[in-house]
Amino acid sequence: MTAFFFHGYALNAVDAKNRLSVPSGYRDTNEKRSGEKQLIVGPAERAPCLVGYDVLRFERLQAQLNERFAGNYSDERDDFARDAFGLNESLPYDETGRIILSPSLKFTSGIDKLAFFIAAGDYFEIWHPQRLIEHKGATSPAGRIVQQLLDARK
Amino acid sequence: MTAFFFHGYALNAVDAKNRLSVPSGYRDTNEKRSGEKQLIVGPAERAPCLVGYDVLRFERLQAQLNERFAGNYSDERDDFARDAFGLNESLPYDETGRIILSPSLKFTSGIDKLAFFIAAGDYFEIWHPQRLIEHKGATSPAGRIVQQLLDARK
DNA sequence: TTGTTACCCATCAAATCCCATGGTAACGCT
DNA sequence: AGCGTTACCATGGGATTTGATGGGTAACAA
Repeated sequence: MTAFFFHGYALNAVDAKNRLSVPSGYRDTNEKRSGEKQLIVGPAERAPCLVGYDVLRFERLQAQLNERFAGNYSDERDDFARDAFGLNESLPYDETGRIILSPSLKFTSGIDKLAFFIAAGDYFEIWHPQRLIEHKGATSPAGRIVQQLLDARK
Repeated sequence: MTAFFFHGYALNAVDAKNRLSVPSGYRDTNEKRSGEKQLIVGPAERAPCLVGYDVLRFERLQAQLNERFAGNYSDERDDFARDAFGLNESLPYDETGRIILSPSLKFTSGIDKLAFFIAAGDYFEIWHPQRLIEHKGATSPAGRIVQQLLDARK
């Protein structure tokens, strides 16, 4: 089968009910990849943002677990499994394509009123716009885009 | 077929009758995995918390026993079987999704008023919140989440 | 009897659904 | 190219449903 990749970016608003529209293109990609109207979202490991995947992520994680630890249980394996499955949330989106950000996701990402989506093929990141600029630099490719989108919102 | 995994986390209260709501998502996963409205819960081997599984756990344990000891009885096999089947309790949950924690489970886990659920794919852990922070560290991924949820409860 | 377990019902807040609006990009006709 | 129409998407608000939790009481067992 053909592989489908997340691509593009978007700056969307988080409303008073913590709802956030997932970019339409991402939803298409997601549904082609997994057939599900839900995403897996959790804290990123190496950056202060969130990461989103299709639901097949859990199966890939399970495969990683088997490959890395085989049937041998240990504290290390426990920690890996806990972080992998425990910290990632399964977020279904409604007909209008919105997910609800839990307090934890908002807290760990710093996201409050605006969320910047940027794709990366197999997954995509969700950033607090200002934080991306601080983290990646205002002159980085992503930083420029964010700044530009922020300016466009007056 | 698709595999179903436990995922996500929750901080729930234990009431005066020792009742504890199993997170809705875990119940869904459990029922998809086993078709039963009950869980297997017992002390964790490597951490001071509880572990929960779907009821198929007993069958998997039996398979492990057969594979590992192949019908040869020994002290080692007895110990394994005793721990596996003896220490785990089968806990049915009611229509509102609550299990009742036995005194043993409360004692070995230290859980009293609050219980923190965190998933790990094939199983999930249930912790005394403060104990998780002490055991895993306040800055560990899970530790942060717990602290945050505790703070959110005023 | 005394404490536990199993139902039942009540409540509050959070999550979900449904409908509505405004903006904009795509399209097609002249 | 210019213009208007259409379609889709992000977003807001209200109403409904679901989930977590507390409390009462009858059935049961030690």
